[in-house]
Amino acid sequence: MTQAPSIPGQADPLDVARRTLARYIADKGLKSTRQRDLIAETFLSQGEHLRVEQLLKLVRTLDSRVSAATVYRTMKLLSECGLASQHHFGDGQTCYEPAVGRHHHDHLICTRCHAIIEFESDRIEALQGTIARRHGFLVTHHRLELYGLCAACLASGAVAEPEKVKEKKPKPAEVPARR
Amino acid sequence: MTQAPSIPGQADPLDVARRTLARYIADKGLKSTRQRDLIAETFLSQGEHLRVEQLLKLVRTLDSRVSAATVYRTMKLLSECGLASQHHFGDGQTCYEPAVGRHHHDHLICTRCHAIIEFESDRIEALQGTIARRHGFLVTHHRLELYGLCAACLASGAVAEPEKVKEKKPKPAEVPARR
DNA sequence: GTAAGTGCAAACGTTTTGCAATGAA
DNA sequence: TTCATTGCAAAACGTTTGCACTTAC
Repeated sequence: MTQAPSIPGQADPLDVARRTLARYIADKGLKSTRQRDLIAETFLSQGEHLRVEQLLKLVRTLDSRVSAATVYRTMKLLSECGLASQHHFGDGQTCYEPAVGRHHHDHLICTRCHAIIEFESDRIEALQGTIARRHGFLVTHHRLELYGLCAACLASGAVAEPEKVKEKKPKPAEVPARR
Repeated sequence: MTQAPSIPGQADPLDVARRTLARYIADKGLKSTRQRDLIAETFLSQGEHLRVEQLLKLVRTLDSRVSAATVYRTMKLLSECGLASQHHFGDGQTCYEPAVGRHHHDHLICTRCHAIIEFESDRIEALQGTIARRHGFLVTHHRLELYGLCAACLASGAVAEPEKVKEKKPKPAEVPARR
């Protein structure tokens, strides 16, 4: 699947993340707990876009007693300390992705199989900067999402009919992108 | 507020919209009702990004018995016939904007006062096409949103602290209030 | 008269919250 | 011992739906 493009010449992102979290917890007078660690570890090592529901399922394979509330609370925490970034891809569910040791990137989202493909474009970012400047606007973050049909779905002759999103999708193999 | 950039050399967008709706209703064997007309008229003449809740409030100043369900149903209808486009700006609420006689455009969104500024960029659109092509992806629609602080909020010395979005904010310039 | 549309309330799916019990420091 | 954290269940949120009633055609 989509591999996190780690920034070269830096320490292992997972390790950086662990340390960042530990420091954040210490600084804020919070506590390190079994559930917190379990959720953070599961999320970070997954290295992918994950819906809360999926994350909860994963975590529960390791500890079936973890509650949804704790996952929500922990993901909020990870967002606050910059280890996770939150997305809403229009299916009404919150989706998180690890944010450490990663370049900023945007997304291509297949409305049929829900595949998420990442891309980066310095040129688009530059144009965004120009536009913001023109409006006297200070951009803190942005979101660029291209919706449509991925190569796999196009190949399998899919009509542009989007599915109702509920995660029972037979995901077609991802197509390697030309760069 | 943001003025709809109507396409020059065409009929009054509001009129076009009315006719489009009438035709759609006739074609589909639907019915023209008092509520439908009221909601459509209110929405279209408002000419702006409107949350369902705001729209409902507006409509209810004219007829207090209109239900939220009807507003939702009607906005779905307007979306289907291309008169409204739906947005989710990350505050968990659906927001519609009139789509007739308008160029495609993207948004700058102030995280402090929730002002929405529209912009167009052919160059960004072109780059998006290039990227999609590179991934063998067929784009049906896209979304580009730049979040941050608008000129007014910057001028009033706002810190980059985004509010919790719930709209009890003391807005510097213009204020679309909710609740 | 017949279907489509309405309002209402109840149901929905996701997320948040209050609270008593638990556990890390 | 203290106070953050947990699990649970209930609430909250925006939205959708079932249904009996109403209305446009």
